[in-house]
Amino acid sequence: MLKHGILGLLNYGAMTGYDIMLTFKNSLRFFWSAQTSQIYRELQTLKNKGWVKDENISQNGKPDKKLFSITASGKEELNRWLLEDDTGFETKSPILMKTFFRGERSIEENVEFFKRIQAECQEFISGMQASPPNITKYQKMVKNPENAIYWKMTIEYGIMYIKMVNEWTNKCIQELEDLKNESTDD
Amino acid sequence: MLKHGILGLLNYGAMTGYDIMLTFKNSLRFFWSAQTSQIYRELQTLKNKGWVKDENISQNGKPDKKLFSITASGKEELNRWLLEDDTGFETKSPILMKTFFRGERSIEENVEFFKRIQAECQEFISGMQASPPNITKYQKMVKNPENAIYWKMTIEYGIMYIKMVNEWTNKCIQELEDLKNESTDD
DNA sequence: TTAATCATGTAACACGTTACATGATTGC
DNA sequence: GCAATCATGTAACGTGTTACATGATTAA
Repeated sequence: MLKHGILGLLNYGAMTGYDIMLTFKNSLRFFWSAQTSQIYRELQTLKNKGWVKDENISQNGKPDKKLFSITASGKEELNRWLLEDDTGFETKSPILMKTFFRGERSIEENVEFFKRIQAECQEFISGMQASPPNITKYQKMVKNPENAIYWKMTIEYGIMYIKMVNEWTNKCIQELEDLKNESTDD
Repeated sequence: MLKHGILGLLNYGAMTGYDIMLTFKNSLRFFWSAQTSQIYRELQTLKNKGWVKDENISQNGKPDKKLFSITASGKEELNRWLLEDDTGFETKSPILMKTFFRGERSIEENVEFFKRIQAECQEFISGMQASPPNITKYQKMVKNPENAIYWKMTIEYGIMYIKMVNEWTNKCIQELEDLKNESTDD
């Protein structure tokens, strides 16, 4: 997936590894993360496959930078990926792994667990309001302004997802509190 | 995460690698997947760490099997993991990666993309109805029947998540169709 | 002068996937 | 006789994380 994420970004315009890292950090952060170590490695792999090419740019005083751009065969690969059957629906959910085995801990501790998730939902929303993925900035950068509709869709998903998780944790906490009351009633 | 998933299962009772694979396939499938190759490797790692031990069981005629069980230090590790701050909230979403870059393809193709996701939502629901994660079976196996409440929570999450994704794809398709109508109006 | 930002990476390890390999028993 | 299930793995590769390493410029 990261390979195609990088191809997709380079398809908007040439970038350095550092630019790519910043884009992941600023705009894709809520659905994908990537360290520079991985990005630089993948850029080498993409170059070996002939999907991207690089150009050394010397800067006054500053060290050189490498500008990467997508090639014709890179565009082909990007489109192959977009057209393949796999929608990417199956995901792994660490949050559910941790929930599944909570029978080992006390009800009180588990209420705390769900409250911590709620706090993270809140953080996510605050982070989104403080620096929303900067769509208008990208819109200017890219020739085709229709791209923005798909960017907005990912944000809409993010919001709906957070609301859902928040609602789910409320239910979970309610169930645990009902259970606690039942046992004290005996 | 897989390490702790395996520890969590062995905490319910001794199992072979094959049993663990079946449990992932039958009951944890909608939030985690694991191949036998990975399971057998992790079991060796867990054994080297002293978190599990194994016992060879000879069977009449059949080849031996290895029964794995959790050790005292394995239980400690399981509890350390359950109590650590990380809730596992951050996930990677391949579905959003594929959505983000769809500006490269036509509106018609992208409507198809979202309809394929809806079909997968439907498959998920059918699969859930055909063979729901068998809670009552586990409940008998385990001493503490309170575990079931957490298993049910993961299923509840699964259902809420699918509903959300389905709703989201409806919105996406609606937006794309509005866009199509606007452009034909010109 | 100190922290942040720009800019590029290597090394080692951890985790996940795909393909291959073997062989017995059980049910149709 | 054939497919499914039980049962165990290896090898190679792909992807992701953590820690380390370097060094210039810019703003407080």
